[in-house]
Amino acid sequence: MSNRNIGIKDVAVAAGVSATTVSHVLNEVSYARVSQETRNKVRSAAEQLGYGPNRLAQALRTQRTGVLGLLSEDIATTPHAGRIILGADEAARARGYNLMVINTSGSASLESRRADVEALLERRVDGILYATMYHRSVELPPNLGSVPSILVDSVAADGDIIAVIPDEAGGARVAVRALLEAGHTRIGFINNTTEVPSTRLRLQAFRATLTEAGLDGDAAPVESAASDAQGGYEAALRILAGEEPPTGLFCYNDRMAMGAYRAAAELGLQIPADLSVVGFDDQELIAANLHPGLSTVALPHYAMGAWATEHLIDAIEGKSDLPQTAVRPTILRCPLVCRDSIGPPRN
Amino acid sequence: MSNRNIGIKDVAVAAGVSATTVSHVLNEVSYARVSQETRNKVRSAAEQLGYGPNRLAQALRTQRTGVLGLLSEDIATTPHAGRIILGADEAARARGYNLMVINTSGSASLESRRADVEALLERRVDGILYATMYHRSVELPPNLGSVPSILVDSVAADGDIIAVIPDEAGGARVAVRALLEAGHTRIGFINNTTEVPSTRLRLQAFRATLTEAGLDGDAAPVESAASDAQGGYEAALRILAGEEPPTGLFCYNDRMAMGAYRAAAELGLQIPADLSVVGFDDQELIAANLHPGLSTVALPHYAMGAWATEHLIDAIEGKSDLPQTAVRPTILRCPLVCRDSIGPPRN
DNA sequence: CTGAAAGCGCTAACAC
DNA sequence: GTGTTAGCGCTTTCAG
Repeated sequence: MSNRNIGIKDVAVAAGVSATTVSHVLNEVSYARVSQETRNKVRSAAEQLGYGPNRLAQALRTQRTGVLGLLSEDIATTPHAGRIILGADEAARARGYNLMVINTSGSASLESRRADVEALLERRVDGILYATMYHRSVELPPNLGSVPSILVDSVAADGDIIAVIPDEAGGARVAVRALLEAGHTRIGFINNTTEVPSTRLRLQAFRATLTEAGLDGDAAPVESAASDAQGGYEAALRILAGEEPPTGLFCYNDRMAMGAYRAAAELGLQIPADLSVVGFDDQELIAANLHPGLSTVALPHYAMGAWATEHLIDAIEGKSDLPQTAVRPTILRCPLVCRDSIGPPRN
Repeated sequence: MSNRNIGIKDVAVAAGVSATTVSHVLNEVSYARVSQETRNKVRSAAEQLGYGPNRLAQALRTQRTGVLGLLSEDIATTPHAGRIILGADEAARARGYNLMVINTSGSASLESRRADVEALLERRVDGILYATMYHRSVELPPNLGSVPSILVDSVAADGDIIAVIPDEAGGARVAVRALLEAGHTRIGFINNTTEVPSTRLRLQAFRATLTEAGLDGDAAPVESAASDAQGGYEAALRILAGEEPPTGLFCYNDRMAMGAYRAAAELGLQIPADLSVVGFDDQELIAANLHPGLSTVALPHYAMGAWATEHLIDAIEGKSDLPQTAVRPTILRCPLVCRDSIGPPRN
């Protein structure tokens, strides 16, 4: 158990060497030539005393804190933040970094978000991750630029800060293909009504995938509503009302899929026997607890957090150029998580 | 926008005073007597140059970082972590502190968790919050003791570290009372099977509340199963199978309640007309998206995070004695969140 | 009312 | 091979 009162000096005294030597040995400084014997003495003295480095003092001296700031919007509203933090934390720690987390409100003024960044800068973080809880475009506080920064799950409204986002179109394709491969030819899409990238991108990919499969993508039924269970329920009722209703349903998200389940139940439709359903988001709380389990496309929050952290550290350590990568946001795969809501269409 | 290259010295030069005076003015040191005129000069010079303090250097000098370590178990598995972090972050920032967050695995070895604490200690955090994702007893890494610490949502297996936990019994009472007040007299409980405090405490409170209301608490039907939707479904089918099935159902958590909804639907029971249901946890993703909305008891994660932070800072700043408060864990209220799953029993 | 000097714990030139 | 010295940016006696 490391003793907070032991410094490099105490170790030096105990080992009968100078502080410099202790520093050299403990940090395995490449150019330092210290005899093996001395090294052993130093190490065992450090061990004995329970020495732990004072990262603060190191940071002050080296101008490197080994701390990454994570500004996370609305950290408590979705389970997504947790996955981003986990991905970032694991990637950071693998390289000796730690995370300083600050919650910020997506709806907060630019000024208040500027102050959040400021707090991080005063702590002399080596870089900043700015994470949003859904894929969108953000207006960034100007002081974000004073240190290497990466956007997670969003792109900058202006300018060219490096960013990592989910492959919305790819995710939608995977979802629709799963339905196609199960044999469905009448496939509908229940979409969100709000103006966010995913609304448009998923719809486009939905139609394109059908068309590529030889179906009429443009004619495929689409119903939009609020992106919760109630909206999904209403949209599903509408889309299933026709003469030849779809046998496969792609839903904008898992909450809407949850509503679609209810609509199906009311209409006497069994899932997946009479109706196959695919969701989006992989909100496990919903997807795994619906009956039957909802097959859905996962958003790569963990991967985005890890990717951003990896690359941020590379930039900090001069292993890569941030601007270079910044031209286009990096797009991460959205894999399909198979549960039990997809089956072949009836006859 | 604060300039990272400006130090107290630069401000001093610009204002034509010494660094000491700048420090005195900017920190509003009580015993410092500086003329108003000088103060103004200093402040405007600081403003002009975009000076921001180097918290690292301050910390090294004052032996106070103003950083709290938050060791959160399994941060990504539940949405609970987000609420704890939010509560902690807001409480911390209100007092000038920031959070360094590290994820740790609840199932990880004591040694690996000791290393997590060690990382925090090397950063010289002023105190540590150790948070678990469900109310339980934890074996703590011994080095946690080297700095003021508080447990969030758990109690120490041994020893007397201060802790804050939810009022499980109170929450259960509130839930059962809601059913009672709606007029139900046949009330059942769907419980979890695992050996955690909440399993026992909620059951006890369930029976006690019924008995206090003049019913036979000991005879009230209880069925246990795995704490997910499938378990809730099975337990609900069993509990509703009898001659005179309950008209009100208290469920161990929202996921089990979700299963109970399915069981009710299969049995042709309308909620709340034929069956009233109350959950526990207030997992909004489920509770708000079920139909009808699930009335449920909320766990005070935000409040626990805030409370712990408040008190940790008090202890750090010497405003209270941690040991003193440590005798018994502090218990925070679990309020009922009313939605639409409770109604009067039929006739 | 204001400033000079020392030092928090560490690292990096440079000297020996 | 190892030690001396200076200094990262700040606060805090202590003198004036």
